[in-house]
Amino acid sequence: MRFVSTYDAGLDDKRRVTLPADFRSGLKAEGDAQDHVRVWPGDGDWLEGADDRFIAALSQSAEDLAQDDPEAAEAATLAILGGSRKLALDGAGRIVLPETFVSHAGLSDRVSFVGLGPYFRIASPEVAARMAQTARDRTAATKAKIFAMARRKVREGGPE
Amino acid sequence: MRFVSTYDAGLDDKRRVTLPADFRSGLKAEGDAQDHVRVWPGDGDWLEGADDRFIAALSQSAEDLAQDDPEAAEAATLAILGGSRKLALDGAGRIVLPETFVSHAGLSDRVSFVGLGPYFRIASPEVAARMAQTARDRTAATKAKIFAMARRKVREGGPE
DNA sequence: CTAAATCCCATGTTATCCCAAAGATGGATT
DNA sequence: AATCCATCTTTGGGATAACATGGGATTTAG
Repeated sequence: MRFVSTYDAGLDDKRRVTLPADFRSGLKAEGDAQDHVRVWPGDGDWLEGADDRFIAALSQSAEDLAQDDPEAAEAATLAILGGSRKLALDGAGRIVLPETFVSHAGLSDRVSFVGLGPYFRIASPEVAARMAQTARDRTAATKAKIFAMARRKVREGGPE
Repeated sequence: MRFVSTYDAGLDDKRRVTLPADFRSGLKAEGDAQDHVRVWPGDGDWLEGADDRFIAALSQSAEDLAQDDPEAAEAATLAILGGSRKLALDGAGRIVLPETFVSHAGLSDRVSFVGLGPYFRIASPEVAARMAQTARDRTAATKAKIFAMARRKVREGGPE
């Protein structure tokens, strides 16, 4: 699992942010190019990011979907691939966020990185906290069920 | 079963706690990576922890449950992965708790590990005692039933 | 020529690793 | 049954490395 947990980092007046070390080693772990990440604007006031591999998987999934719904697939492809940018990591593991991204996500001097497995989100700490709360609320009802299922899975010799 | 019973341990000013030896061998027993654990904040003033396998089972269960609802699946992933952290064990079997975790659980110089089978809880001794009491109160009736079932299972040659 | 982006190095802080000693545990011996 | 011994566990501290962050210097584009 590549990107896990939430980390905070500073955003300086050059719009530089350090990618959490844990995320950087997540890139390296896949044998992929580790000198850059792909970042694109999310559906709300946040950004999303991933490595090349996930982008490739995304565009492939879009093609799969295109057989059923060509127009929607094209729009999605445009939004993801067209809107994404390749951001290089400097020697200290930082990326520079384009100004349009900063304003899209409403970022100021601090940002949160939220790991979601194969990709991650970048948001202001406030938005990140709000997302986490919303997610918790939404999952609360099914949480006991999820735990019960996981127990069973593990007992039966689950994943891996 | 991996994590059973309750253990106390000290939390030093570097925020290090020794994982109970019993829990460590629980990790090892599953052939899983035993050099780290996953820890996340609980719904109350405690933390929860498990190995990679259980986390994977959790996020997989969440996705299974929300197959027809991608947004719910994403929310569940965020709730599970977004808050959890991979904590490495040092040579002496200790982990370092992030400051946010310590304050979430209201920990000071001593903590209790409470085994719950495939995962466990970390809380202050006071909170742990309170949890135990609450659990006893709530399950007094159910407990007798569980004991009866367990007696039957053992008689018929149950687990181990 | 100006402004912005990129690269490079310096620093304080934090985390990680390593070693050593104190304590607990279980078994064997007397 | 009591004592001793060996081993494992926990705890503490210090050295080392890694990380996040800031500020300049150089290059590139408009």
